[in-house]
Amino acid sequence: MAAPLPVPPGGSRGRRARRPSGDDRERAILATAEELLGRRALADISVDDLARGAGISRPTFYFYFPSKDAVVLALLDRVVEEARASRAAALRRAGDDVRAGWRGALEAVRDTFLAHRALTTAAASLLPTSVEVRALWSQVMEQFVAETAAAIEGERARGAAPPGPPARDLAVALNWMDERVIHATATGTTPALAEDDLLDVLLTVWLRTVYGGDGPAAAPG
Amino acid sequence: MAAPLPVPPGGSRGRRARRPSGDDRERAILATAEELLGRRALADISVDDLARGAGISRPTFYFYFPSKDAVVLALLDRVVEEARASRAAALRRAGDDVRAGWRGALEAVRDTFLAHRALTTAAASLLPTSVEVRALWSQVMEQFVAETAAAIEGERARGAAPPGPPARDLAVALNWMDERVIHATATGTTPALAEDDLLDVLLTVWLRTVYGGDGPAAAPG
DNA sequence: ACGGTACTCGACACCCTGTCGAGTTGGTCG
DNA sequence: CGACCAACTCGACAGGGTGTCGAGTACCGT
Repeated sequence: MAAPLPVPPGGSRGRRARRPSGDDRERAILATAEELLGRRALADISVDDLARGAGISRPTFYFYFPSKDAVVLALLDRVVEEARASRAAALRRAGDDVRAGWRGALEAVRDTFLAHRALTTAAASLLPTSVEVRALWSQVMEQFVAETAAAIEGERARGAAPPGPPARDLAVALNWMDERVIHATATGTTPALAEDDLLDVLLTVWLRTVYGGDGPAAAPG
Repeated sequence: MAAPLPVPPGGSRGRRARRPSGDDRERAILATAEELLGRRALADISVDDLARGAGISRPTFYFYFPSKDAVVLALLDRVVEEARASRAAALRRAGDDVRAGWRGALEAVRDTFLAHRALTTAAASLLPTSVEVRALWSQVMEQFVAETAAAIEGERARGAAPPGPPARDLAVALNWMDERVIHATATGTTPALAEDDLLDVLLTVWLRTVYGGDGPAAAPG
């Protein structure tokens, strides 16, 4: 018996209980969604499409998910978890080397989201409308920001980084930059960076922001 | 069979011709949209709401705009123009002082978009679905990026800024950062910066990125 | 064999969009 | 003045999507 779902506070999204055959259906819906998202935009996919693809009727779909959005949210949950794990592994690997840690973390996140462009795009399209997606995303960004801020403070404490605006503020700016640039690149929004330049460019901004001073004063007018 | 549409390249979108009374209606629709966006999300506003608000029937609405999105696009057009103008003025005011120019430009853009939060949010919610909104936004960002890149190259040429990644790549990253952080702040998305800190923090990242070196080498691994 | 729970779906009520065609109005011209 | 035409208006319709309800069916443990 798969336990009654160890859903953390914030409540279960999805269906009520677990049953053998039902699990397959749920997976089929998820798989169909992933597959269709590879072809068209979320807005062009109806609940009926999802249901048909999973071999069930539309009303039955609602037994498994409360809405189309909930399916994307479930998918996003998985990808976010993957990103988190892969990023954490990179940080662990880098040990005390903060710069290497940032490089590895950025690489991990970039790879995860580029590998799931379709989902990334769909999730982005839900941000304006879905509180749940927004909450999940906020939570992820919040974690990244907190970790970044802590690292910056560490570098400042050991004298490696100069003082400046609150570490958290810099962390907020840098992490949103990463998010947006990766997103633009993943979806082909112009202007964007070439995929191969992402890491180098973003990392340069991070390092200069954290370690660089403000340079020489402006030239007299 | 779409009508010939005498639309000059990139020109006015909206209805076909000009007539006295019709202009009032068009304005009424725009005004209603702006007003309603102050209360609820775009997705919760129907064409009927817009029509009623403007004192016309739903079919009549379609005489003036091809869709709800087109109304937002028209509104966005105005705000973007305002941002452009105000930004250009700031740059002009700063003359040769590149740093002052960036500060003024950022301030102008920030003020414009914070002053139109509702519209900003609505436009953002259309980005995933509307090609037109995407195109308009891309065009704006492209202009900002091009100008930024040119300025960076100028600073490098006169020896004020150190070399590094292509100026354009840095410009892309920095401008998307501004966009995203301003947006997060305007919509209350967490994590975000306090409105009063926006300018200082973003400008610090810009200056350090453009003028700062990469700091001392990493601690030996 | 029986009762319950998981699951299924046809049918329905709604809401929204976009269009069509039959008007109405107001300015212009013979 | 009247007749015309373009601008404008809207009732009615068709179509497509969502979410729900209630009447089933399948399978479990007892």
